[in-house]
Amino acid sequence: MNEARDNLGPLDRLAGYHFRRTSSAMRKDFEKAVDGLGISQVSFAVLSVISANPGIRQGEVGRMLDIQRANMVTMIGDLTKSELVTRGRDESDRRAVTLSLTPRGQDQLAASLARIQAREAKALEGLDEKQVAALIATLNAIRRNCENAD
Amino acid sequence: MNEARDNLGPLDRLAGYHFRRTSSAMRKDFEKAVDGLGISQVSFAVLSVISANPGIRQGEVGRMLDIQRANMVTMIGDLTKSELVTRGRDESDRRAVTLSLTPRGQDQLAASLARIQAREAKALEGLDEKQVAALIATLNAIRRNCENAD
DNA sequence: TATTGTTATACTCTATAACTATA
DNA sequence: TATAGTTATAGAGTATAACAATA
Repeated sequence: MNEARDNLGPLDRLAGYHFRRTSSAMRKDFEKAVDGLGISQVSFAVLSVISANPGIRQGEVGRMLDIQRANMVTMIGDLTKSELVTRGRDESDRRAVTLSLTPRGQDQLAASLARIQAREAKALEGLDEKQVAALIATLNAIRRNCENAD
Repeated sequence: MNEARDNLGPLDRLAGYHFRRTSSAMRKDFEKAVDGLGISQVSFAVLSVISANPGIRQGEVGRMLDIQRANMVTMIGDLTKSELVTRGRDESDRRAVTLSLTPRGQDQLAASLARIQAREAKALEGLDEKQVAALIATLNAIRRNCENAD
């Protein structure tokens, strides 16, 4: 009944390949989850970080999420136009832009979070809470290894 | 000594976020590994699949790797120009294009594979062979869950 | 001088629709 | 009518360089 598995060659033993495929599948899942809300994985991440750190500097958000300064500008511009985020000036360093969520931004974050969590529950079916935590810890360890390599 | 960890908000408990970051870090690692060889994660994957299945149809490669037909054309066109891949016609179905590696394609695959494996070993430091196999199995299970969701 | 944000731009990856030739 | 490949094109996402304001 089981079809013979595709022969991918050496690729099949490379973790990087499987990460790329799984990450892509989860991104498509994400897009289905938030369909119609006009939000992407990255803009959701930005909303989440601002929500947890009201008044955070724009550049700091970029550093936390590995988003280039130049790309932060467009992103925040869009989120401001959509009235999800408000910009301010840091009075102690007038170069810096500070960011906060609007009430609408908070609603948007909560609504999309609920949908995303529901989808993730299905994607992670078969793993208990402890295994998910362990998986995330492994992912973070691998990422650190990559980022610290020459 | 440890700095307080960044507060990402609810994002930090979403596996999809960590997959995106880890996958991106491994892609950057991949690019460093094959720097100068003119190969990408996807073109490497294509070479690997063709290597394991000489004479495979172009569309079949796309199905195995989730690459759109339209994008396969450009990809195979480039690999053919670089003399890594040769195209043939399937005589039993003259619509179909069959693919094989040139000797140079085989060399390219072997050379990049060695570099990629060396990098992966560092990225996966701390995990033994069994744990890596278990990780890959988990990634495949998650991907199947995503792909089978409505 | 160095840093924050900005503008402009380019490049890669991926997605879609319309076309052709074969089945 | 359906399938394999093709062409053209558009949209994300990301990367780089040059610049203005402020430190």
